[in-house]
Formats: sequence, structure tokens, C-alpha cells
Amino acid sequence: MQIARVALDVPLHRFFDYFVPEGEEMSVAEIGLRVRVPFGRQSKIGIVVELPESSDFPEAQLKTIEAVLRDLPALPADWFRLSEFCAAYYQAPLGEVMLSTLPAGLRRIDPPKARVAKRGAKPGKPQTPPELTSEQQASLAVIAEGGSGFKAHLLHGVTGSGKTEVYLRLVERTLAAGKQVLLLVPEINLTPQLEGRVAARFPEANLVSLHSELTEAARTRNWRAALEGTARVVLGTRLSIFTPLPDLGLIVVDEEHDASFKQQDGMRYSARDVAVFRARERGVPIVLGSATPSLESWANATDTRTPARYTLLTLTERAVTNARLPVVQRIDTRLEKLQDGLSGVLLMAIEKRLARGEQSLVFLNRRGYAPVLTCTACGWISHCTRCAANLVLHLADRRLRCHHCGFEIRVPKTCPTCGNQDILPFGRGTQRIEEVLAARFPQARILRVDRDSAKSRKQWEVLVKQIHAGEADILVGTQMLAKGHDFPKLTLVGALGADAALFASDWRAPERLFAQLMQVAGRAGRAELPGEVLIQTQFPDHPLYAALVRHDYPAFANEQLKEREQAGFPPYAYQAMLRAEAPQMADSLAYLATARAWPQVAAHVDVMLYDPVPMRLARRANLERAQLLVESPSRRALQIFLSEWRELLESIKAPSRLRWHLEVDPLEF
DNA sequence: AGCACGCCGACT
DNA sequence: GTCGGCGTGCTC
Repeated sequence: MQIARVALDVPLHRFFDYFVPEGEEMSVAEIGLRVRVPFGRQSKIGIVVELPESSDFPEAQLKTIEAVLRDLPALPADWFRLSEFCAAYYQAPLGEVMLSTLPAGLRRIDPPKARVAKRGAKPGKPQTPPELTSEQQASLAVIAEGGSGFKAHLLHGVTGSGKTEVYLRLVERTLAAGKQVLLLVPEINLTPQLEGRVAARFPEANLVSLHSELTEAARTRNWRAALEGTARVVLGTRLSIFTPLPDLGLIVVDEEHDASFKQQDGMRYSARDVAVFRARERGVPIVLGSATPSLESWANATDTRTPARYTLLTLTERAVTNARLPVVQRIDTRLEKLQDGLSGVLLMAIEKRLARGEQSLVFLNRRGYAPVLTCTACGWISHCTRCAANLVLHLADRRLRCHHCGFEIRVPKTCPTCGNQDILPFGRGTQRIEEVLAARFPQARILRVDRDSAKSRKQWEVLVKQIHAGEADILVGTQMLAKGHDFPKLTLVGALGADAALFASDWRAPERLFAQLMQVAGRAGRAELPGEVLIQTQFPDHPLYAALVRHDYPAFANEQLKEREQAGFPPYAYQAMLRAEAPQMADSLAYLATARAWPQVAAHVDVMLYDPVPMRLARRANLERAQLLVESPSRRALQIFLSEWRELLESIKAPSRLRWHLEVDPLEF
């Protein structure tokens, strides 16, 4: 009887062999088909990865495949190589990688009911392509020179410089060559606009989108259209990097610096990094676009000591006629007394916009009314009972809320420890700023945009519509507002509380702050109206702000890279993080200590292990967390170490309540 | 991961 | 006397 080797969705680094049923014999071309197999007491969906001559397992004990599913073409070989790369690089079991990137509908036991494929995105009104700026033309020429083989390009373009138009021209060329395009965007919020634009421009391409807000059926349908080649353009969020694309000819990663490309649970992959691997492996060009590239990508494109891995393409002018970059200014808050967190300069600037009928945006990356509630008598502060964190005051619905575990209670009327009635909010969040502005400008229409006011996609869309219709004079919002939306009447942006990130213990915080401020600054003055950006800071001379005022990302990036190199941080070192969590910190630390004490560690001279330490948020949802950093100047050395170490990690005896995971290229500490 | 088997504490 | 806690072991 024929034997099939099957990958299953179990956390084990091995495959399982089965007999192929009589009369269902498979050909080599059918490796990559899904099968339903008995597994223990249950049935599971698996993927055939091999048709071996014989099994290492006693053949008498092999079970037989229950059904060979031929409803879908076999998954292609390059998709296998992509999965294998991820499994090896991120130390994840291959079966888990393969199955978890499939749409849920195709992992299910019950047979999917066949439905007629509906067409993809509805094309908007047909567009005529705009004239290209000379910079756009030059970028396109460089990419064209690279040919149709692998080449990585970093497209560095300020907000409004027309990166999207460059993508569209590349899509056009790729489609004309009979190839498929994969367009990656960081968030679902950004898909509708780009979707409309691409669909309008290429009505024949049968664009499909792939993101978490699609229904399961729609997701399966779109994924299948990609695999079968009927969809020529796929637009999606990070998971869509795993979509099988038989005719792939181009990958674009928009806003490549965005943290949403990093998966934060399960296999903690970076869709951007996987995309670069996939492009190289498939031999197709890839374009990474951003106004503020990640320092990793920037180094790859500019480092002169190693041969540049990426070509750098720059767009400096705004593509919209007459539009200019906003004027960025620092407000020295040491010199000026703030009124409820707002400087007189900012208040006056808002007043001016109100008088002119223009919009202002006050940006503050802290939602809620105040980050903590305190008792003036005994010093009590509102803290979460399950986390090592404060409860945030949400006055809008009179609740104290933990932003880490979701715990919430009603706001107490008196201090829970001493009964004092005088309990006060400390610090300021978006709700409080909204209130302050409402008191100061009673005639103004104020709209707050944060995760509380825009919980669902629907609410978000309503808010965006209101802003566009000019139904708001002042917007108060978190980074939600910073991303990818044009508000034509917006001419002023005020940034509050930015300094916190300057001296944060996370050394990536400045990089994120710069990107965020640059992005939010880009919201101001997109149309004919010039924009103004005011940053309230106690450190106006900080080089980060100095670079921001000049719109000088390269200066900022090069400065940061210098610091990273001196400190031996990425991208000049490669890292992995082992984390453990358990009800008791001692158990978490003990697990890491055992991992650290592995005798073979000494044999890996080029790999360095730090001491196990409690995480910055040491307790979350009643679990006490610790971590151990592993570092190496060589990516390869780190990989070799990790693959050996992982086996040890799996063999360490630990309390059953303890969970651990290994993260390669961690972004947060 | 599931799911079973297996051996010690408070309940109808 | 049993229900159920989670420790341990296995899945082709």
C-alpha cells in the first residue's frame, strides 16, 4: 500500500505516516493536497508533504487516510519552501505553520459547501492615471532596470509624495507581464481606500483582499482565487504573505516600518521579513515603502560598509500640486506655563483655525481620562489586581479600566483604603483633553478618535465620514488618527506628551516616536492649505525633534544607527527572546535559569545569553512573566544555536501552569 | 494542542 | 461511596 507523509496542526516537530486508501493512489504532483486522517481519537485535516517508499514507523501500526481532498489544487512547491523557511527560522513546528496559514474553512473537518465564486472588489469610478513627478519616474526606471528577478527596493517617500502611484504603475507592468501581485498593508483600516484605488485602475485584475474582518467564507473564496490564479492582485494584512500565488511577479509592502506586520502570538513572524525571503526565493522584485523606514531596512539600503542589500529610492516632493510640507515647530514647555496640559501657543493656533473654519488635530497617545486615580490623603493609587499596572480612569463611562487585561470596575466615590472623598485623576488622556478643549472652546465641535470611540470598523468609518464632511473643528486622538487618512481641511496638528518616548527603557521607542510624529504631521495641510505642526516638549533641543523640524528622516536614522552600533543593538546584532509565564515568578525564573544553564551554551562562543529577568510588565492577568535575551553578531550562529536549544527547552520539566515561547527578532522588550 | 488514563480530596 | 482536580503520556 502507498504511504503518505502528512503534516498536522500539532506542536510537534515531526510528520505522521498513513496508508493511502486503495483506489485513491496519489501521484507526486499531488503532494500538497489536503487529507482527512484519524489522529488519536479524533480526525484532523493535514497536508501531504511526501510520498515515501517506506515508513520509519512500524507499518503494521499505520492508519489509513480517511479522505483525500481534491476540492483544491495541490499547494505549490514554493509555498512549501516558504513554510519550511518560517518553521526553521522562527523555530515553529512545520505542520503548525502550514495549517495555521490556511483559511479556517479549509482546516475544518466538515466538507466545505461549494459556492459559486463571486467577483472581487467592486471597481470604483474609472481613473485616469495622474502625471508622474520626475522622482516617481526615476524610481520606476530604477525598479525596471532591476528586471523581473529578485531585487529589493526601499521606497522612501514623505507623506503625499505619491508612493501609491508608484505601486500602481508597478502593478500595471506586472499585470501586463501576466503575473500576480501581492500588496501588503499594515491594517484593515487602510485596505478599503487602496482597494478602491487598485480596483478602479485595474478592473480586469479581479482584486481580492485578505484580512481578519472578512467572513470565513469570503476569506476562503479569496484565498482560493489567489491559488487558482483567477485573482491577479491580492491586497492583504500580514497573514496574506502566506497566500499561495502560482504566478507571483511582484510584492509590495506599504508602510513597511509598521509594527502591525509583526505577529504577536503563536508564530511570532515579521510579515515584512518573510516577504523579503519570499521574493528572493521566488525570484521576483519587492518594494518596501515608507516615509519613515524601519532602521533595519534603512541600514540594508544605506550601509556603505556592506554591499547594499536594498536599492534606495527617494521621493522628496509632494505630488499634489502646490502642497508643501508642514512647518514643524517646538513649543518649549519649560518656558511657558501649561493650562491643563495645553500651551498658550497651541491654544491660540487652534483659535485661529476655528476662526478660519479649518480643522485642528490634537495628538496624544494615551486614551482614557487620566492614566491613574489617586487619593490625596493616603496616597492610594488605582492599580489592577491582576497586573502590575495602573487602572486607567475612563470618565466617559465612569469606570476604571486595565489596558493590559481588560479588568474594569466602577469608579469608587471614596478612597478604598482610607475612605477619603478627595480622590483625584492624575495625568491626562484623550478624554480629559477633549473636556479641557470643550471648556475652552465651547462653540467648537470636538471629535475624539481613539480605540474607545472607534471600537468597531463601523464606528471608525462614521467618524472618518464626519471629519471629511467638516462636521468637526477639533479632533482629539491617538495614533489611530495618524494612519493613512487625508483630511483636506486639517491645517494644524498639536502633539502632546511626546517626550515620554525619548527616555523610555525600550531603545526602539525613539524610532517609533519619530515615525509617529512624522506620520501625524503628514496629516496637516495635504491640499492647498499649508499645514502647521506644534510639538510640546521639555527637550526642544533633542536631536529627534531637530530632525523632525527639518523633515530629515535620514539624519535621524543615521544618528540612531550610530547609537545602535555603539551599543551593539539590532540591526548590528541578532536577537531572540525566551519568555516564560506562570502564576509564580519563581517558576518563570527557574525555567529560564534551567535554559540558561544548559552546558552546551559554552560551545556556542558567538552567542551570548543574558540573565533571566522579570519583564517590564512583570505580572499580567495573574501570570508572572520573565524573559531571557539571546544575542549574536551572526544571524547564522544564532539560528544554529536556537535550533539546538529549542530541543532542550521542550525537554525541561516545568509546572503544568507554566507557558513559554521563543521569539526570533523581538521588537518589544 | 487535545484527549485519555490515573490517582488523591470534599460532596450528593 | 463518587465527581473532579491536574500530572503524565501519546498521537502515524
